[in-house]
Amino acid sequence: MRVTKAQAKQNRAHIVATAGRLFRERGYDGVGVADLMAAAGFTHGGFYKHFGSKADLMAEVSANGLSQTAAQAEGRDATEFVERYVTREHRDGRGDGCTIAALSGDAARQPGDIQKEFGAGIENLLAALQVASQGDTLGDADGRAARTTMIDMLAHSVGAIVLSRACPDGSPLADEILDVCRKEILASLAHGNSDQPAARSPEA
Amino acid sequence: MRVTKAQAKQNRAHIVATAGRLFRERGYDGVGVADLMAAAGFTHGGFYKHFGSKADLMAEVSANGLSQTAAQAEGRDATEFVERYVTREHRDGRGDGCTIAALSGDAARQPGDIQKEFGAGIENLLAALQVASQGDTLGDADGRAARTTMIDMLAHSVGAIVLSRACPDGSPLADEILDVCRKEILASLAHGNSDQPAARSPEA
DNA sequence: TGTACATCAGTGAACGCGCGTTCACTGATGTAC
DNA sequence: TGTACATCAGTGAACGCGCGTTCACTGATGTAC
Repeated sequence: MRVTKAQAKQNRAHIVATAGRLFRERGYDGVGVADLMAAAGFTHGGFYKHFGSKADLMAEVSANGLSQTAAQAEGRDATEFVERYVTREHRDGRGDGCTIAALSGDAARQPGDIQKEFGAGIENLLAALQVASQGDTLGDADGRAARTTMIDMLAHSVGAIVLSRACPDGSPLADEILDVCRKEILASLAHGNSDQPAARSPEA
Repeated sequence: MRVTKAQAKQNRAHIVATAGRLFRERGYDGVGVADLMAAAGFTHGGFYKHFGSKADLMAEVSANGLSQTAAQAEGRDATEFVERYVTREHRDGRGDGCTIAALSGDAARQPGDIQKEFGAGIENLLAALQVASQGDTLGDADGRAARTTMIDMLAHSVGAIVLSRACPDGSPLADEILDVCRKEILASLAHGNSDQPAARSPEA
């Protein structure tokens, strides 16, 4: 039952994509090797022809999911990002949503290689957002103000999704969190990146 | 080896406290019944003399941890809360830290009873923060503006901790996220709860 | 206040089960001539 | 372009292991008289 090299490569990519969706939905520990291979349409034994271990796959899937989020942010400024990110659709669509929002809690307990992927993925996302939003910060030569704005906006948006998801499905509080935060984040972007526009020196 | 009723009650509370710390550190799935009983100083068999199942314990521990966070917030206004919450000490002390920041990601994938505990726990925390901060919002009869401020501040703070924890231990980015967010959250609290002070009608 | 018995918190072996991983095997693909 | 053989993606049974849970047992506590 050998398969074309091109087909094998495609199958591998399909396994990675399927694992990404399942990990985001159920967490790293919530998906077994047999589960995800079956979801991808294979039997479990073939897994180790593609990956050294489940841990290896977890790192690769994390990197893949994070780069997807960064790619989707390209060309969107911060306001557009928030308008798509802090929504019921994103909250309720874990599998197709942001890897940071879905797996940051898990990543914090994983080995260092996964945390490195998250650190790099967050930096890439910040860079993409900064490029798309640079028109707003022309007065800032080194882009430090823009970076500060993006870090704050991202943490704020991730917090809104994470907090909303922890509430019961369909509860008023879950929706209220999203509505309040989206409005406040957008307001703070429109208002400027800080209420202390002259503050240039980073603390520490 | 029977034990005093008072001793048994105390042992039960000790198991709940130990499980809380371990769950916050390693996640619900990262701690086994045998693990946590051993950590509490018992053998695993006795677990079912106290709890119906691991799922039951998870719900009880969640409620317990959430009410601790709310209790710790009592008497502190939002600014004091943020100054203690968005810190390296909190980020690096998962076991003794906030259950929302440590387990929201896990809670989102757990059965409804745990999400109900989170919803109720978040409401209690918001109420405690609103009471302590009510001096700031005397102009608002029904406290809606204060509630909005607290929801936004909490999501923002949780997001900062969660995002920082996902980065490699000791990485500059992890600290930068915390420093940027703490400064911005405090600034937004000092500035007012929204840059649209006349906006009274909630969207939807 | 004593005595006899029932209760039950805690022990530690054992249970079935699902996990990550390994392995012998298959058979179409890729390669050497 | 054909032919013979090596390669290896995919299969499915099997592995050891740790999980949540159960159980017979212990012996001090709690209770009935």
